[in-house]
Amino acid sequence: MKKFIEYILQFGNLNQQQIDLISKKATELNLQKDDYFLEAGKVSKQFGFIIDGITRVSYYNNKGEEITKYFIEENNILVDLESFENELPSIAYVQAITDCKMIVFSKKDWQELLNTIVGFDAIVHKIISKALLQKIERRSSLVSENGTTRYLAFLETYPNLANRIPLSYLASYLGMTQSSLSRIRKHIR
Amino acid sequence: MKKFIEYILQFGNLNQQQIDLISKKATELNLQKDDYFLEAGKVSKQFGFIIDGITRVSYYNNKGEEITKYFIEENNILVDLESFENELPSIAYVQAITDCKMIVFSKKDWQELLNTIVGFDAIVHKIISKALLQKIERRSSLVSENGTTRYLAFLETYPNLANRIPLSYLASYLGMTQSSLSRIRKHIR
DNA sequence: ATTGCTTTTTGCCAAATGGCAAATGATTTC
DNA sequence: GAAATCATTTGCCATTTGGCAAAAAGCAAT
Repeated sequence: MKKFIEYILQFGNLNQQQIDLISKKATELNLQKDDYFLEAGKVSKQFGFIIDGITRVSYYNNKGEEITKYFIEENNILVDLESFENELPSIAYVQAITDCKMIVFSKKDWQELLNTIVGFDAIVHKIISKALLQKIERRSSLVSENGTTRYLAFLETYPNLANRIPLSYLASYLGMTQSSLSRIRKHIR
Repeated sequence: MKKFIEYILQFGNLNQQQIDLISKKATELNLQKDDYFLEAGKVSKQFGFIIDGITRVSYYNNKGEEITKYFIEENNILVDLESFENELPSIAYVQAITDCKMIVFSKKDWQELLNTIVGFDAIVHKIISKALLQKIERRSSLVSENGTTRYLAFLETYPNLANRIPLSYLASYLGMTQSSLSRIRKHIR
């Protein structure tokens, strides 16, 4: 829990009473490897924060291939905004790719915190903006480069992930086949 | 101006007095083709909305190539969030690629509106989230496909842009060379 | 250790894309 | 309208990547 509070406090100040209030609403959630946090078609009911572990967000393209859209690792929020805020069915899967320890808030509790704590909405706005901007950056850097460059960029963005995630997920994230990624890896070392 | 008010009202309700307040703070800005709305290194001072025209956001990659990161067309907000909110120098260029008619707000006026109009922050939050999510989607669809598919996806996303923007911008946006794009176009029709 | 299962690597060849330069086409300027 | 400038297309060839299938490696259960 401390980790989450620390994370929040980067974006604005809260007094002890407010922190306690947030803590009281938080629930710990443990996911095992391969468990789903959210499945396409369902409405996202929880605002999450990853204490420990890695998840991935994926969808199926029109050829039926499963594409990993991004990886979200510890110390990041995990929420399908579109679905959570507007109560729409999600179009993505969110899956743990290692065992994960998380903190989650129900929509009701989250709303209550937003209504109760003065300035919390501003903090949340900053958190969300930053998370979204980060996604754009990470995703963007994958477009205009060849496979090798994309893989190297991945290594920089996620320095300690390369060996913790299966090749197939990584390949689809980088927009190439498993074989290509395997060859690129071989060539690099 | 009406266009902008209509746009805002999609995201929440405002009374006439509030609308007038917003209108009063708005300034019209006209950019000519190739003018810059924002340049890398400078701090974004304006929150903008495009009434008419197309802009592009670009940056230089580590090979010195200019990459178009996205196109932003009429009926969309135009702001470098990172720079505008935190008063940091921008890392991107924002350039008109056709003549543009815009509405802009100074940071000071925008802040004032946020502080004065109850619920405006919630509306702005929605507007920004939606814009960022849209960017992610558009950018994402460019990663995991071959050139032809990416170009076709572009045509769907921006149905009336293909003939209004130079090949070079589009090619860098799609992550391919001009020659490749030219060949793909030829092959499609 | 053996078996069965999954993941990763490799080989082979075809298709797509990049790099470069020349040719063509379009637009502007005088 | 001729010249100059810029944008787009094309040709040629090298490189990268994809598709497919087999081999190898890793892992878990017995």
